[in-house]
Amino acid sequence: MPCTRTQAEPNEESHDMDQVRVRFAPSPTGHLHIGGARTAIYNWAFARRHGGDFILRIDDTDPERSTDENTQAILRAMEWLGLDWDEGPGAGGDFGPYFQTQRSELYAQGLVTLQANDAVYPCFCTADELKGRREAAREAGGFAGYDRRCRAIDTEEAAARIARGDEHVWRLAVPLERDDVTFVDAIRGETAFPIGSLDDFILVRSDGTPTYNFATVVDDVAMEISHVVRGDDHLSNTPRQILVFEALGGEVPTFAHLSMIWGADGKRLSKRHGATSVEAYRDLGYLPEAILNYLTLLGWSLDDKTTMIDRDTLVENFSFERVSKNPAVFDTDKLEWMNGVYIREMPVEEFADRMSALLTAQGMLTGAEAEERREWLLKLAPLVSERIKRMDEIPSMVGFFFSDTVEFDDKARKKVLDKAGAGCAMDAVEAVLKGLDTFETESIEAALRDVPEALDLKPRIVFQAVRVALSGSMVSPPLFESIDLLGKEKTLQRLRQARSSATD
RNA sequence: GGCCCGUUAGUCUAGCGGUUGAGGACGCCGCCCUCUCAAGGCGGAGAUCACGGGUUCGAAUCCCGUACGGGCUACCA
Repeated sequence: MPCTRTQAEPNEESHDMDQVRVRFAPSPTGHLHIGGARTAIYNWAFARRHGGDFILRIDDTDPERSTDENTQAILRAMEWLGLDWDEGPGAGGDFGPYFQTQRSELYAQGLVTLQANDAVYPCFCTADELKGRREAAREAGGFAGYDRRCRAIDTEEAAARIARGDEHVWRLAVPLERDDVTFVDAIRGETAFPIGSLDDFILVRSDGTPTYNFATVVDDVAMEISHVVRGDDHLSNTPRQILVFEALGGEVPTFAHLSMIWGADGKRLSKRHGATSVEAYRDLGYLPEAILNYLTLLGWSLDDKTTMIDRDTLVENFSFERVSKNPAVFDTDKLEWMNGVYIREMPVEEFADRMSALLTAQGMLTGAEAEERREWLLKLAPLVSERIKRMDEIPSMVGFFFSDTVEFDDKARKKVLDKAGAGCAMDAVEAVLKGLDTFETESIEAALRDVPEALDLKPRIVFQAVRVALSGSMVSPPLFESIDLLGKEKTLQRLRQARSSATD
């Protein structure tokens, strides 16, 4: 006899995979958050994997904090990450509008449906009363949700009070006789909530606007969402929402709850942890490919080895089965390393373009110069790309090529220019370079290699002195290449200039 | 308080009952390369698989409990 399966397995097949429709529904009360971005990536990847639709819906029901500027920023960040949506702002679609503030009619209709189904009742309790009773209940131990007092008011009286203009909200009448609410989460497996632990929560506020748990379900039904993929801060909301789905007569989608992303201190990622928005990382010089790669693998794995993964491989392989259940700490060090890998892999032409754009934006180069010096920039590009982890490191690394004067940092002056032999080294190097006819990396190197021995100095002493003379710093791109790129005239001039403040 | 979720090295993870004296990656340490810094190569330290019971010939893997962390319990989302 085959063994009996006692517990349901996480199962993505409970809905027809040909009709996958998922949505990412950010609230435009801020920019696209790192955690939100990961949720968006998983939604997107799942839709693409199954040839489904990826819908972007803007949950702008909080009028106080929602702004159009935030909405635009979120759209920009999504595009920057390469997460294209099939329906939503700018994309259209048959299930719009895609802003919740434009869907109030749907919510009103939803309420009518629930009223017709006897699934809701008006509640006239005031916030103060509720607070008092809630606290008392909690102190007594046990259930501390709404005590369902207004559920006892008969329909006629309720209607009279409403007609009279009494302020009221609409609450869901939780079917007390129902079995426990269970569902198979695609990531966590079977999850059960005792029906008695669910209170008659508010669906419609006294001002007539829907609460999150109501609006979301109305929209998910109307938009025919097949899979709800979201953060696990919504796991406890799920049984409530399932009740609303049922009351509405809608089909309950499959749920997949992602764990949270934490800061290094094990607390929920927030402003205190530094940059938390996707655009902030963009401005810090991170590449979209790196962010996508890092976030993809922060909570999902392809196998036991893969750390570098591209968009296509993600789409070909994504599944909820391999999404991890536990929270993940956002590790900036690893992201930075990964960004460096992508920078190094970038074709030189592309890197040169991005570098030009950056330098132009910084005012170190004009657009015209960038074009004229294209060849020169192409030579510089690989020297820089190999040494940085973030694009924003570029200006400080190559600044000395573009300035007229060299600023020596204190450490370089003390540890190099003031060292015995530095002056002689510069004299000798100047003399050798002055006599060079072909001023190219190879010839420069060939000529300078002999200098240390001739002066009976260590190579390090000689070359560091030159480096500081040219760049002002103890760290720079490779010396011979830098001399080549700087050009003969500037090189000689800087050597002479540095010579005056050096020790013999 | 109640309900729910989670727990493999500092971090992200692999592992879905025996081939694991727990694999990979970041970070860390050392060596090599070397004009600096990187990059690269090689090597190393680091995990009593939260803890305690059980099931089993055998458990990181299944079950129960405890601890710790998190979420929900709002006329926020």
